[in-house]
Amino acid sequence: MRVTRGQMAQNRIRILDAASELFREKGFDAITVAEIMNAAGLTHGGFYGHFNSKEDLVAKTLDHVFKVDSNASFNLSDYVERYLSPLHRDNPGKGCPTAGMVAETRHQSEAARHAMSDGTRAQIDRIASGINGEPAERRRLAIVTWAAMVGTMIIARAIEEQALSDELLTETRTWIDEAVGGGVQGN
Amino acid sequence: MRVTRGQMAQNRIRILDAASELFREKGFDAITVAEIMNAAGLTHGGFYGHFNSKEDLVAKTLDHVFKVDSNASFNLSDYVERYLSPLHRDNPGKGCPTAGMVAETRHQSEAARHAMSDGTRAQIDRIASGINGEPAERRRLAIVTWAAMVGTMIIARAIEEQALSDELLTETRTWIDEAVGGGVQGN
DNA sequence: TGTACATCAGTGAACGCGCGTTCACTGATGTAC
DNA sequence: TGTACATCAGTGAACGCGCGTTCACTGATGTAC
Repeated sequence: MRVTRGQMAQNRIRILDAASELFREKGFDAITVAEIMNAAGLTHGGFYGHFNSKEDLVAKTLDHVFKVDSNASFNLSDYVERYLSPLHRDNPGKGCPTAGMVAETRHQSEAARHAMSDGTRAQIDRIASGINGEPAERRRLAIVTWAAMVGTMIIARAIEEQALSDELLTETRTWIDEAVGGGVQGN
Repeated sequence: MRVTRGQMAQNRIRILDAASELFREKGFDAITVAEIMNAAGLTHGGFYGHFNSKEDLVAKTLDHVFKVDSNASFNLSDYVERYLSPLHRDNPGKGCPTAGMVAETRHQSEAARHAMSDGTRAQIDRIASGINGEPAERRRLAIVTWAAMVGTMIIARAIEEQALSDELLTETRTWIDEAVGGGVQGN
């Protein structure tokens, strides 16, 4: 059942997309190589024609997801509003790769942690570009904003009490609006 | 080899303490029941005399660690300084249970997520108690501060590039000093 | 363009290992008298 | 207080299952002429 070169390249991307969603949703450990391959419409045996190991896939998936992510156009206010929403909290598989995978990345390979470094740096730059002021101030506020967004989302997803979870989203969003609202560019 | 009732109660606590440290350090999935029992000075077979399952242990460990945690006296500035330090970043096993375990808690039992709710609420109240101002403002600032601390620590631990990791710690700390410094009580 | 053959992407059974969990057993503790 | 027996905390071998990974095979693709 050999397949066209173009088809093979496409299959590789389908594997990465499937892995990306499943890893965000359930975590690296809970998701099986076979589950990823099935989600990509293939069988598990073919996996090792594309990747050296599951560990390798994790690193490649992080590279892939941050690459895709960096193409989107960016408006800070809109982004924060969508980010700190119950919809995003309740759909981690289609949501922010950082919120879904950072914590687990600590236990992954150097290549995976390197990809996370790149993703983090790019995201801080992107947020800083949406803020006015002195460069150092913009960068600091971007770091705190990003850390608060990610921290809020991770905590909001982990706790059982919905009222508290909702409150975290709302309060962090309100704070960012105030802290950064005056300095937002482009709208 | 039956053991004194007091000894058994003490063994249970040793299991919880060992689990608490190992889970924070390596995560729930990567740590084995046998590893926990060995760390507590016991053999794996005895585990089920203390807990119903590994899942049960996870929930009980979260209860336990937040109970222990709530006893410490509290000064916000000192706490933030210790929290956002390389020492804390590099020693998750002895560090903040939230930073070490929140993200994985999302995939755990309802009991575990309930314990995380309680820990989160207590922590927000504790931080709010260290801030001056209107109650609603204090609470909002406490939420953002806590989210930023946890988010910063989780990201700082996950990324490979040390300079960026260090920068995240420093910038978040500087920001908290400024945002909350004027409102700190008790020193 | 057509043909013959080599290549190799994908398949699915099988392997080996590690982990959570069970269970028969041991011997010290706790209790009844 | 002392004795006899029942209890049961802890031990370690064993079980069963699932997962990452391997491998012989298949049949369509790609290439050489």
